[in-house]
Amino acid sequence: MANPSDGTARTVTIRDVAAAADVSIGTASKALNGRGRMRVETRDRVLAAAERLGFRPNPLAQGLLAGRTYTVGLVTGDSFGRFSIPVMLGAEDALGAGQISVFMCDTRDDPIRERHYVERLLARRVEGIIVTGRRTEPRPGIGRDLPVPVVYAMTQSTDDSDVSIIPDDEGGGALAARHLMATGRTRIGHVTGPQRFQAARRRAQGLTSALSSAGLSPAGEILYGQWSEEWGRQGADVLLHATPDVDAIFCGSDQIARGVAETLRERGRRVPEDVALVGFDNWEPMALGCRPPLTTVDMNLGEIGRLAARHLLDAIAGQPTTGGVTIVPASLVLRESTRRATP
Amino acid sequence: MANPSDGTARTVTIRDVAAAADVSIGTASKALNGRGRMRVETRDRVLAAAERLGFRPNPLAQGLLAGRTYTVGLVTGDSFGRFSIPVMLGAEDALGAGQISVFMCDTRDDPIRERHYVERLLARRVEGIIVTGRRTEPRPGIGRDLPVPVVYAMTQSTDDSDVSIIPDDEGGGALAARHLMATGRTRIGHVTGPQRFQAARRRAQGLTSALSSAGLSPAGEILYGQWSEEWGRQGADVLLHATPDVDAIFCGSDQIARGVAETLRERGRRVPEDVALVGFDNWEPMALGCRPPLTTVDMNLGEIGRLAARHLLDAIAGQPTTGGVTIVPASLVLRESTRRATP
DNA sequence: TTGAAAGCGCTAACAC
DNA sequence: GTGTTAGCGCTTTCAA
Repeated sequence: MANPSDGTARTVTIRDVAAAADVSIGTASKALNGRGRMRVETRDRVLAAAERLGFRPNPLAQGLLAGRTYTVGLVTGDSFGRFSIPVMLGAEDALGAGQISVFMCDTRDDPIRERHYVERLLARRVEGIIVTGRRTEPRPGIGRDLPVPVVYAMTQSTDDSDVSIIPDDEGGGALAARHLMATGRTRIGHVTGPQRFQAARRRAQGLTSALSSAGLSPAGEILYGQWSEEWGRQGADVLLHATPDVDAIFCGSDQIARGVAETLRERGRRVPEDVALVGFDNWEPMALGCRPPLTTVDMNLGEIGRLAARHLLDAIAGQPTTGGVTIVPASLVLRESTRRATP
Repeated sequence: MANPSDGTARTVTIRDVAAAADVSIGTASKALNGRGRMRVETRDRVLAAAERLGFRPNPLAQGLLAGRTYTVGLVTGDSFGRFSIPVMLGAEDALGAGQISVFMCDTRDDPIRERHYVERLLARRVEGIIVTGRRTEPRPGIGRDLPVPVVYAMTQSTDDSDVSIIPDDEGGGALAARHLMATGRTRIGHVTGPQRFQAARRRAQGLTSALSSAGLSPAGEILYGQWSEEWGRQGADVLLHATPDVDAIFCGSDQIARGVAETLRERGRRVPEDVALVGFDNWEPMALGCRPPLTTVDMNLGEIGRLAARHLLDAIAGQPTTGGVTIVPASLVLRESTRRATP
């Protein structure tokens, strides 16, 4: 279709179309863009020629003239990992619909590379930049007074006037707590990641607040540790020793929850009959591989990406997107690990 | 830096630089590109002006003239999943070094979307396209007689004349087998994914060939099933019943291996003392979370991506990249699950 | 209704 | 050494 007959791959220009339709270049342009007035016959002749030759307008030339590139940059420090991918998909969704293409760059969490990529993107005249990360921890922005709008997704700039879209860690924790209480649990423990992570602290905070609204408090200490299965196994042991009558455990991640589930099984506690279990992330391979499959908090990462993209599009369109942090609500995915306890 | 004083974000053109340095546009261009001969003083004056104004050449204009865009497209059907990501990183690595930027597109495994994205990439005048996938299964190509070179990475076109870079599933299977034999195992079972997957069949084939070279054959039937932990648990049960004296199990994926490991533990078989275990994928969260941590085959996906990118760059540069399939060797990552059995 | 010409930002000949 | 010119592919006046 691109080059019907011969093997040479020369690109078809509007000049070729005009020649084939026996009109001037200007007329061909108008015909192709439906602009201006002209005889239907002429327009059809041009369109037919374009079709026949497989003409595609060169967006570089169009952009050069329009002063636009219809591209944005997507910078990630997460090596396109588990968190940034859904965000990217959401963003691509929203952007692709608007005919905007996305340049991807992976910084490997290296500020030098990041700087380098941002330069490159600006040189390419992207119309905006989305920055995603592995953590919601505030991080230095990618630069002040950049000539294009920037949105931080699933990460947050230390500069409050920047636009950041982050998940609702606290709300997610509360969601888990309320669900566990609704299934009749009252002695709810918490095993989570390192305390230095904002995400861990906020999830714990959400749990604690929701419990305290019901006149409860967490069972035992909140156990901060690592984001690993190994820690889940250890943490569960610690919890079972300190608070043997625990009847539910909320975990800071699905990986931790898997570790916890293993220890529970080995200690003879049935899930969910004896102890209910809630994870965080809804990382399906983990949550579904768990025994039993894991009820878990979903951060709606795709929505974060879509929202980030929409903010960016608005900013590009000149809308006065007000800076600041937007929090996307989390939701709960119900599975076997919290089936209601038989009364 | 971009726009020093005022708030307006007007882009600085070479015209501005020339004016500021009080030279003609042509001279400014030469100075900036180190082309032609000129007084050092003039060159410095231009460079200083460019620096001061924060001039960045507009690559659209440059490309328009050069007839190049310095971009390639990356089309994935894997939703940027576990397999395509490392491939993409590898590709980005090789391309980024050459100042080529990457447009990413996710087709969600939908041919319509794929067609659409390919059109869009071609319209954008990418200089080449890399197609990645979730499976190595041959798939219809993205189009014949495209005006730019195409390379399939981690997937394969049904058209043998296309360039495809795939992992060495068979070699990986053989690697696992030889390693198990080297640690003294002789009754080696195999639990893997659905037989309709080429990857599953090839891994099994690799195992079988390597064993037979040593005068051995697999312990029991080769158990084809699903790519899930659940199946790993079941498969291990089946295997233990049919072949109780099995002393090693090679699994078609790390997820399956985790399931197998669980069943083994529950049946009182120690890993690796009684039964050694090898997985496939080196998917770290899975392999490291396993008890014990899993020895597993790594497909070197990053290398697949790098190689794909290099093929593409060669093709773009006009090198007669010969079509056909390139197989990237796998390697073995040693962990606890195959520590040598004490003699 | 159509065509001619200017210009988007840049580079490469070729004059001066 | 430096400036002038033409032109990459396209859109958009403005004249015919």
